[in-house]
This record gives sequence, C-alpha cells and structure tokens, in this order.
Amino acid sequence: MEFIHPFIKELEPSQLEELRQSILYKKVKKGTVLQLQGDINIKSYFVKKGLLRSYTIDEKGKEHVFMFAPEGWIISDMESHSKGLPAQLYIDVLEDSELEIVEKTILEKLTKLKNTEYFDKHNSLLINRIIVLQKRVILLMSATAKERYEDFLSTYPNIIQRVPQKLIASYLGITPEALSKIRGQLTK
Amino acid sequence: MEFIHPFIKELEPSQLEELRQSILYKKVKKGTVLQLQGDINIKSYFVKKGLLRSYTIDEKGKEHVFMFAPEGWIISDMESHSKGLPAQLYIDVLEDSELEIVEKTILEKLTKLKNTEYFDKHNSLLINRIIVLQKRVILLMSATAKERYEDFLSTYPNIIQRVPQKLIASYLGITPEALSKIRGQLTK
DNA sequence: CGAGCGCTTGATTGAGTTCAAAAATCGTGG
DNA sequence: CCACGATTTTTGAACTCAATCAAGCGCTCG
Repeated sequence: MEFIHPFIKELEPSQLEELRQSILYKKVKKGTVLQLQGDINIKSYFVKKGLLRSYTIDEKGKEHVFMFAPEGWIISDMESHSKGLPAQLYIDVLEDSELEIVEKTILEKLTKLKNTEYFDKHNSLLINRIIVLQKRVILLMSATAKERYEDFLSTYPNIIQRVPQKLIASYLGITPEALSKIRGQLTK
Repeated sequence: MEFIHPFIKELEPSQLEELRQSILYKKVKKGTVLQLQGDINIKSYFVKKGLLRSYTIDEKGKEHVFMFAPEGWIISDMESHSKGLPAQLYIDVLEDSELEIVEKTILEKLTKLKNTEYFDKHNSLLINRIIVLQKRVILLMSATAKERYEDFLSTYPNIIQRVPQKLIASYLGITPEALSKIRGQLTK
C-alpha cells in the first residue's frame, strides 16, 4: 500500500479496504514486459524494489527509452489513461522487481473520495513530471550528446551502474557507439 | 473571467468576486516582455486575443522557443511556481494581445474552495501538457529536422502564418538556415 | 529613402550515424 | 565453478545531416 500512502493520511478502514482492492502486489522477473504500446487496460506500477523502464518504438523500428524507474518511483501512462487513449509506451522489467500494480479503477475511487489532499499530491507529481520533461526538451534542443551525458551522470548517478550503456544511449537520444566514444574521451 | 470559467460552474457571487480580484485584464503591445527568467512573482497569462510565446536562453546565449500560445491558451510557469522556484522561462508578446493576467494568489484561493471540479480540470490541463511534452521529446529523439517540421505543420497549421520562421526554427531546435533549406526542398 | 531585419543560398565544417569487425562481459548449462 | 555462446562495448572508416560562416536579396517601418 505504499502507493496510496503518500496521498492520504486520514482514511476510514472501509475506504482503505476498498482502495486496497485496486492494488496488486507482485514479484516480476527481469525481462518481463508489463505493458505493450497500444494496450487499453493501462495500469500504473509503483516500484518497491528493482528497476523498470518505459520506452517507445518508432516507425523506423527503433527503441527510445523514455524513463527509468528505480525503487520508490511510479511509472505509468496515466496521461494516456486519463485521456482514454491506448498506451503510448512499453514498460518492462530491467531487474527482478517487487511491484504494486495499480488498476486504473483506483483513480475513480480516489476521485470519489473528494479528498483534496490526494488531488494536491497528485498535482504535485504531475508538475514534477512536467519539470523533468521540460528540462529534457531544452537539453535535447540545446546541448551536445556529451553535455547530455554529463547531465545524466549528475542527475541519475545511481542508475548508471545498473543499466546497460545501450539503454542510457537510447535515453540520451544517441547511438551506443557514440556514447562509447564520449565515455572514452571523458576518462582519458 | 474566461480563465476561471472552465474551472468552476457553481460558485457563490462572493467567492467569484474574491477570485476576480486576482485577475487583471490588460492589453499589451507586440514586443512586450511579460516575464523574465529568474522572476519570482510568477503569473499566468490567459490569451483572449493575440499570441504569446515562452522561451529560455541557454548558457551559450541561444534562445529556445518553448511554446506558442494563441487565443484561448494559457501560458505560464505554474510548474515553477508551485514548487516555489523562480521562473525558468521568458514570456513575451508576438502580436498585440488582450490578456487575463492571473496572480499566483488565485491558486491558494482556488485550493481553499476545496472544489474538486477545479482540481480535476487543473489535473487535466497538466496532463495535456505532459502529453505534448512527451511527444516532443520522442520527436526530438527520433525524427529528423524535416520530419519535425512536417509534424509542426500538421499540429499547428494556424500558427505558421503568424510567426517569423526563425521562431519556428527555434521551436524545432534547428537554425533558421536549416529550416529555410527544408522549406526549399518541400516546395520544389 | 535608407538601415536593418528576415529569408535564402552556397561552401565548409563537425557532431553523430552507419556499417563492420574485434574485444570484453555476461549468463547459462553442464 | 568453468566454458562456451550470446550479448555489449569498443574501435575505426566512410558518410550524412545540420551548424556555422558568409554573402546577397527583399521588405518594412522609422
């Protein structure tokens, strides 16, 4: 129930119980694909332990990593869901993980509660996402691959050791070869 | 009061009056700079008529257009505001415009109302922003300048005639020269 | 009417891609 | 725990897209 925790402090046991029914605890193995582009039954994934990622595959067949989600993060396509759209993103498992899988029905339940604290927290999550995306757009427009990599290093130092470089390259929007050469330059 | 309109259907006259005090109607001339990067007293701008844009200037001194806001759009740094950060973006006026300038105090007033409809609408606005940003990140990572321009053409057909090409180039993350050459290719 | 700004066009340069092949690392079954 | 095959990473050469630099044209608006 860590997923709901930050949202709501004061809830009656019966309300809590109802919410709990929309949350499924699950251990998943590395390599599992949790969500495919185009899926309609969108869920959110709270990472208790492990590491997930979301990504797209473009018309040319190329993968583009959208985000990594280590412990404590929520990964989802809630954007798509709220709009009633099919999933834009794939989500898969990079390390054996323990998840809270949150059904979309929880959104309606939370809304029904008319709990302004929940709305506030949810807003704040969305705003965080916007700030991160905004920064990424600006980086993609104005920074060289090297600068983007250095920014990644300082922003997500803990992710680097856990993820193959090709995925980091993909996140940065460059080829694995290019990243390898940049790393070569930086260490020498 | 168009700004509040979509948020709230049922409000008592006294509540409405209080909200109104946080909203200022103003005509502004082309070229006016409404907000500077670093400003603390952040406002939001609802465009009744005209055209605004937001942009950053990076460490190398280059401008990057972040978004255009024609009639009916809201432009702001609400993200930064909610986090108590200074403005990330400049905002200026591309055409003589009529605006509703919304003080940040309105946020607190709206929150106090505990009006869940407002929260819902606000959430939905934020999610829209996320979807747009998400698409833009993917485009920047996976598409050539030409493809990005063609996407811009189909997504914002009405903006093109109203904005100098150098600003569109900046929005796309390319130089004006590059855009000019792409346009050359497309018309021949 | 002139100065400056915006758009175009061309030549040159450079960051990053693509293709290919070798070196290093990982994971799995025996 | 080792060995072998598969996947990742590195390295190099050729190429491409877009940036930079530079020059010329056409408008506008002051």
